[in-house]
Amino acid sequence: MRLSELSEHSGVSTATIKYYLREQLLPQGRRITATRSEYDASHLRRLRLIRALIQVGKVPVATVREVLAAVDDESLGRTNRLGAALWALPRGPEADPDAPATQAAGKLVEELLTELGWDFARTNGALSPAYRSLVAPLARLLELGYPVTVAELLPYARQMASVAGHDFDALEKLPDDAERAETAVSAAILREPVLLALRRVAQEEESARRYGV
Amino acid sequence: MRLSELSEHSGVSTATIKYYLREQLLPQGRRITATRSEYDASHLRRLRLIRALIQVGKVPVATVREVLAAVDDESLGRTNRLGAALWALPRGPEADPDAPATQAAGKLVEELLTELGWDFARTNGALSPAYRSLVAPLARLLELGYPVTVAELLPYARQMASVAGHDFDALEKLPDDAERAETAVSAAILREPVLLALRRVAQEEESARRYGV
DNA sequence: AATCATTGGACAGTGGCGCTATCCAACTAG
DNA sequence: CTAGTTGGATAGCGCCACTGTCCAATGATT
Repeated sequence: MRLSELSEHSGVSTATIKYYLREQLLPQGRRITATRSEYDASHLRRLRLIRALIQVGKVPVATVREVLAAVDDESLGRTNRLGAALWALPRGPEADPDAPATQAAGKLVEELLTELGWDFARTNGALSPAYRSLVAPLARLLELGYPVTVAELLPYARQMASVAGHDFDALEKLPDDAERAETAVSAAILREPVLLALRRVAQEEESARRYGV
Repeated sequence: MRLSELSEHSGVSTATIKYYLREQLLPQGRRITATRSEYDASHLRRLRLIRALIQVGKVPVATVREVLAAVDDESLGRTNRLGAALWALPRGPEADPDAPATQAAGKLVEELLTELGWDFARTNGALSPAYRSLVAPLARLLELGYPVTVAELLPYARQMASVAGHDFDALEKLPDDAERAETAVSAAILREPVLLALRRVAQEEESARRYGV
C-alpha cells in the first residue's frame, strides 16, 4: 500500500498522514526506493488508533506519541506494557503540589482509598498519573469553593470500581496478546465519552421520573 | 466591589474579567458613574462557576454563555430551568445523521434504552443533547472499526444510572431554589473529570489485583 | 523517449480559541 | 493637583492540530 492508498483506505488526508509520520505517531513504511514506501494493515490499524485517541479521546499529539511508544515497547512484559500505556495517559493539567487545596485534596483521596480498601492505589499509587489525575480536579473544586467529602465520593468510586471490573472482563476475552495494550488504550480512552453520555441520559431519565416530564 | 477588587477576591485577572463581561458570561455590575460599576457576591459566585466550567469542564465559552442564559432564565420553572441548563450542554462534536455508522449507533442506543426500560429517554429523548451525545461517540467507535454491543453497554448504563441517582440525591439536599440550576450544572460538569479519574484509579487497583504488582 | 503524477521531505501558513496587552478619555481618591 | 482606576475598544499572543506549497527524485503511461 502506498501513502495515497493508505489515505484512501483510512479516510485521513495524505497531508495529515505525513504529519503523523513526522510526529512519529505512525511508524515509517518499508522503504522500496528513495521515493516510495510500502504500508500495510498494521499502519491502517495504528492510524485508526491515533485518530481515535486524538478525535474521540482528545489526547494531545505529544501524549499519543508516549502512549504508542509504551504500546510498542517489546522490552516490557505484556502486563507492564498495558500498564505503561495507561500510565502514559495523564489527562488534564497537574495540580500545584504546594497549594493548600492540593494538600487537602490529597488527604481526601488518602481517606477515600483507605475507606475503600484500595491498598495498591494508596501505597503505590501516589506517584501514578491516575492518582494525580484524581487529586487535580478535586483540588480544583476545593479551590473554587465547591465542597467535596469522602462520603460523597464513596458511591461514585464504588460504581467506577464496578465499571473497571467490566473493562478488564472485556479485555480478558481477547486472545491476541500483541494487540492487548492497544485495546486497553482504546477501552480506557474511547469509552470515556460513552460513559459520560450514558450518565447524561441517565440524569434525564431520572429527572423525568422524579419530577415528571 | 470594584473590578479590581473582584479580580483580587476571585484570583481572575482584570483583563480576563473584562473578557467575560464582553462575552456576556458575567453580567454587568451596577453602574455608579460612567467609569465605575459596583459588583457583589453574585458576581463572585458566577465567576467561580464560569472558571469551573471552562477550566475543569473544558466547556467552550460560547456554550458557557448558553448554559448561563438558561440558568438565569426566570421565565422557566425551576425544573425546566435545571433541564434547560443541562440541555444547553452538548459536549463533543455532532454525528453526521446520514452516515451509516450513525444509523447503526442510533439503533444500538434504541435497543439499549428498550432493554433498560428507560422509556422517557427512548421516546422523548431522540432530540435531546444527551441522546445525541451518546450516539455521536458510539458512531465514531463503529466508524473506526471498534465493535460495540448492547450487552457490553448494559452494565455501564446501569452503573451510570446509579451514579445519576446519587447526583440527584445530592441535589435534593440543597434547600436553595435559586442556586439549584447552578448547582446542577456544577454537579453535571465538574464531577466528570473526578468520575473518569476514579475509573482510572479503579483500573490500576483492579490490574494490581488480577495480575499482581 | 517523453510526458505527467506521485512520493518523501521540509517548512511556512492557517484557523480556532482563551485569553492578554495596549491604548484611551473619563473620572476619582488622597 | 496628581496618580491611579474604570469601561470600552481593538490588536496581538500562544498553543495546537493540521494544511498548503514547493522541491527533486522517481515511477507509470503512452
